[in-house]
Amino acid sequence: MASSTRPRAAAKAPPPEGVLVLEEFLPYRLNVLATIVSQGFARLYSERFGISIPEWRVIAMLGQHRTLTSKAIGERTHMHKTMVSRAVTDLERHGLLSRLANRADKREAFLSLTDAGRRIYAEIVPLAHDYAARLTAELSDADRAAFDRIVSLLRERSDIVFMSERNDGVTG
Amino acid sequence: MASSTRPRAAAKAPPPEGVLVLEEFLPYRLNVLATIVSQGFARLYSERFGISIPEWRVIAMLGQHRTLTSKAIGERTHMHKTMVSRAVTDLERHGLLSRLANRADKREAFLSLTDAGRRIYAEIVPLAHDYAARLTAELSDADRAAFDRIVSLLRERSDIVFMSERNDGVTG
DNA sequence: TATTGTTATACTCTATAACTATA
DNA sequence: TATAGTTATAGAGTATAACAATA
Repeated sequence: MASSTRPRAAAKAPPPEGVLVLEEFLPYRLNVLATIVSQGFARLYSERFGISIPEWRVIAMLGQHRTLTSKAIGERTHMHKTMVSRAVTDLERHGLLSRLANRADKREAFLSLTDAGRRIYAEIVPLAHDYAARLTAELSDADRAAFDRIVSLLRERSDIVFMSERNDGVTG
Repeated sequence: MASSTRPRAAAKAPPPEGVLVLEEFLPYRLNVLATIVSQGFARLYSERFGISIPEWRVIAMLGQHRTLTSKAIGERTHMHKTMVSRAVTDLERHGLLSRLANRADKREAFLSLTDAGRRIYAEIVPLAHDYAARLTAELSDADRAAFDRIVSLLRERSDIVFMSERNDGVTG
């Protein structure tokens, strides 16, 4: 088929067989980018408001939805229930969150932000929008839309790939 | 310019002022995606070969470049020197890596994979290529190229945004 | 029996600080 | 004085298991 001298777009040469160029490997690239981006954002609120990433996620959920149970927060944020429990305890201790026992099912409680919690939320939200805007300032509208779409696709796809691995040993 | 009734692509309504939709927030989305993707890949090699993510990164670097110092590995992989040191020690203990002292500067050593290390590398590389291929199987070539380009852009941009924060308190 | 949530515990990755041995 | 690398230690974030209270 292709001769060994077929023209290439003068770009980079393909790596030799059996070699992986780590800097081009998707999981690695995503990991580095996500770490820098999310640590950069965490720095904006962690020192100023004394809250951790899990606490921020709980605040963000309750700012967005007003009232949720711990279980619902865990499901929506991919946080383990132990992390949610600890974050909720800490936020309550600092007066940013209040619990209201569900009288219809006393195992769970409805969580919501206190006034103090809402004030912090109201301060962080513009920081968040501004941070995302600065990060994507050099992207065209088309690029931004494409990136959102592709991240969503990869996110769905990663679940499928993840689960197909899980079943590798089971289907035999 | 635009009237308040300009047509919208029947997509989602914009969120109310002062609210952040966490599921649409870039740092959060990147974090969730990267965690799932890189854990999914780690699962492919960690149990089978008994190596951690930092160890894999060292192996990947030495598979790609044959010989590097610990410092060079740290710079290329964004790993802290303490992590590199520990990963190198473990890999050496398991016979996957060897050190050759630099006689011109005895503080450092040239690291390279042993035959056993190269065998593991040679087994993981196809797993890596296959994993990335499965993950991006549903993307068009154009999407794949766009995603690579945008990730690179965001990566550069994140350094700039990160550093501009660093200087916030200094320029006053 | 199953589910919500808590606590104890441990593991991974990361980071700081103090150190050594070189340069 | 500065640099390459090691070790001790601590801090996030995550996960497992055992448990209490409730359904």
